[in-house]
Amino acid sequence: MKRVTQAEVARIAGVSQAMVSLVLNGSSGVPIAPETRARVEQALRGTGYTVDIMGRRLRGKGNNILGVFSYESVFPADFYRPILLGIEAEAEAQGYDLLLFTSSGRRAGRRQVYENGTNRLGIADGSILLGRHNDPADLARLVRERFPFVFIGRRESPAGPIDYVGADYVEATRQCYDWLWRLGHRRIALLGVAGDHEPTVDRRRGHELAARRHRRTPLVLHQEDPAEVWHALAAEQVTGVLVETTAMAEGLYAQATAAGLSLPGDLSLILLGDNDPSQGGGGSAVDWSMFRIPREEMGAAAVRMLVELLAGRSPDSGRHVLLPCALHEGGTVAAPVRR
Amino acid sequence: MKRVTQAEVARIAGVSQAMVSLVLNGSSGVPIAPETRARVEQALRGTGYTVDIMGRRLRGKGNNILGVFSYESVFPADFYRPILLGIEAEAEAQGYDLLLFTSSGRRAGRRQVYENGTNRLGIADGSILLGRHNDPADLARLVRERFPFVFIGRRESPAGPIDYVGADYVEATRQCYDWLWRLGHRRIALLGVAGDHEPTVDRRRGHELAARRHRRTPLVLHQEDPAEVWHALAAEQVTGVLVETTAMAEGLYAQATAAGLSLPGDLSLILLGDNDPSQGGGGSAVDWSMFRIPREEMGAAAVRMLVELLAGRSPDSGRHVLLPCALHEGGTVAAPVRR
DNA sequence: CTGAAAGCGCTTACAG
DNA sequence: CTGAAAGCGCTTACAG
Repeated sequence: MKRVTQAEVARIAGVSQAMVSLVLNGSSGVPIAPETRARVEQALRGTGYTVDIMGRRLRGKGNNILGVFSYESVFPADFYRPILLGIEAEAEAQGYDLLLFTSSGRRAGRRQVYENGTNRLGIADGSILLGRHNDPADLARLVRERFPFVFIGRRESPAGPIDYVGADYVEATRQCYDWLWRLGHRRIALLGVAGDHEPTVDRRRGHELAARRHRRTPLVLHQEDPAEVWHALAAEQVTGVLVETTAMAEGLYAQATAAGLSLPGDLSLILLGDNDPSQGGGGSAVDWSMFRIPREEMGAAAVRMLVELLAGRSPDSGRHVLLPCALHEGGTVAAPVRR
Repeated sequence: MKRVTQAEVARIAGVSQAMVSLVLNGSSGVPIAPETRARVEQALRGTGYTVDIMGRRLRGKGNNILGVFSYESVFPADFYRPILLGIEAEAEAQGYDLLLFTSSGRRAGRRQVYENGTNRLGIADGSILLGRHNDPADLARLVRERFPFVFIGRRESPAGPIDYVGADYVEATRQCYDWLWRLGHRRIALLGVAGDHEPTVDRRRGHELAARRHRRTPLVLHQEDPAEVWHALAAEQVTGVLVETTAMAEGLYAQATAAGLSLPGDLSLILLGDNDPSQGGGGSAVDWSMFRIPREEMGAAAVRMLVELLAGRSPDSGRHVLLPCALHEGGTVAAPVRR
């Protein structure tokens, strides 16, 4: 399974190895005798030569490969599929191949960019990173090494600015609050997960901004137990609730049904993003009122940003793009009941 | 964008570049003075050095990259997703990265392996190919060049044997015929597409083998128009039909409904494989009796075959694996009506 | 125990 | 128009 090298081709064509490289890379402005070119091309075809990207890249040239690294497996979840679709389409349009880093060293069951101190992403010209669970140390190191990459989803790192393409959760959440407000809701709560992951923080921030604008104190619930949530909402006389995850929405729905109440008759509910992997595969039976995350566009935009980065067309680093989320009417929102 | 090199580290530590490499790769059996090692390690930490994978890989052979080439876009269709899932999982298990050839030169809207006469797949150690529409010339050339690859789906080439992992359509179709036979059907037909694509040929062959074993003349229909098909089945007094594509099955179903007849009351129907991209996304409303194509296992098996091929553990080429398809009971099969 | 050197495959000035 | 040479960052025998 010996690899054919330029030297081998050169020997066959009766020219120097450098000549083969010249023929391959053509447009260096150097004129080549047609007769020589023909001989080389024939040898090229005859041997089935292909460049060794390692050699080429070592020399300092790109290989038109974009890496795709994710902290989780990308194929199973419906969550990632639209993103990959966007990435693939745009990569094809831009003439890049895609290298999926599937082997990258796992530590404690999670993938790592760095394996024994080496950055595996270096094979590609640059990389797109995604995955909700990332490793801050990994990111910090990538930033320090100035490796060109773009994150899908807003990400901050103390090590420096990170280029990313995200969805504007702040604005989308704000719009959802306003939506409820317009319908007459005055007791609105956010039901979200704990922690300080960016997507969570953004939803909290959107909720807070909207609440303050309407001169309300933001009401945020973190309870995991649907029954507890239910009681808390009742205690606060909440009529409209913004819910971060599909699982939470479903728990609430079940509680309502058990209590003999209905959505949106007794409670309006807006899901903050079609953020659950089970969605799209025909998961939930409920037609949630919600906003949609523009996954495909995010993938495509990330590729474009990365390509620009590689071309050196973007002077400063720290480029951020936040794409808007479209509201989906759904069937879990209505005017509040008069009590 | 300046990268720290071993030479740089060596300069700082006051040793030779080779010494740095030795410290990094430790276990070469070469003893190193503790004091020297300490100095190097300090310089290593101080600079934040990481190995350049290009240099390292260039020294050895192979880059632990498996290519994945498909003649169509792979992400959108549900048809490919399980295959990719299997490929990804197995590649991860085997410690390989995946290179998706998305940029590969299009000709007449279809992807090509060869671009200006060079095999783009050569970047990877070996490749997995998939896609229903392939280019025979591409394949022949790959075989001639002895490029290591494995096809997903049975493929034959006049240029020589092709390694593949497929599904055993012959056997599965045979079992479907026998299934109908056991229920009492004696007039059984195959409704398939024209052409000599391997999957089609295999279904025809399975049907023929089963028919001959039961001493029946195989009855094969190719009509595209559902109405025509319907008439042909009636004319031949067919009570059980094996159908190659979901579209055909749906056409037939519509015809039956229009004629006031029902499946499986008046006609038993078995779909030969969940072969339609729309399946799985909640496409068809009918619960077809059919066999299932083991896509995920095919992907994983292909990776294993390719890795073995690369390791030189498989002496002869022309390895074939045909995985069994599981029958799905469904609701479109019953004993024939007595006339 | 450590350094100097070769060479992996490639691109690109630099001489002819 | 073409060849010889340098050098990208690394590992690994080979001398000291």
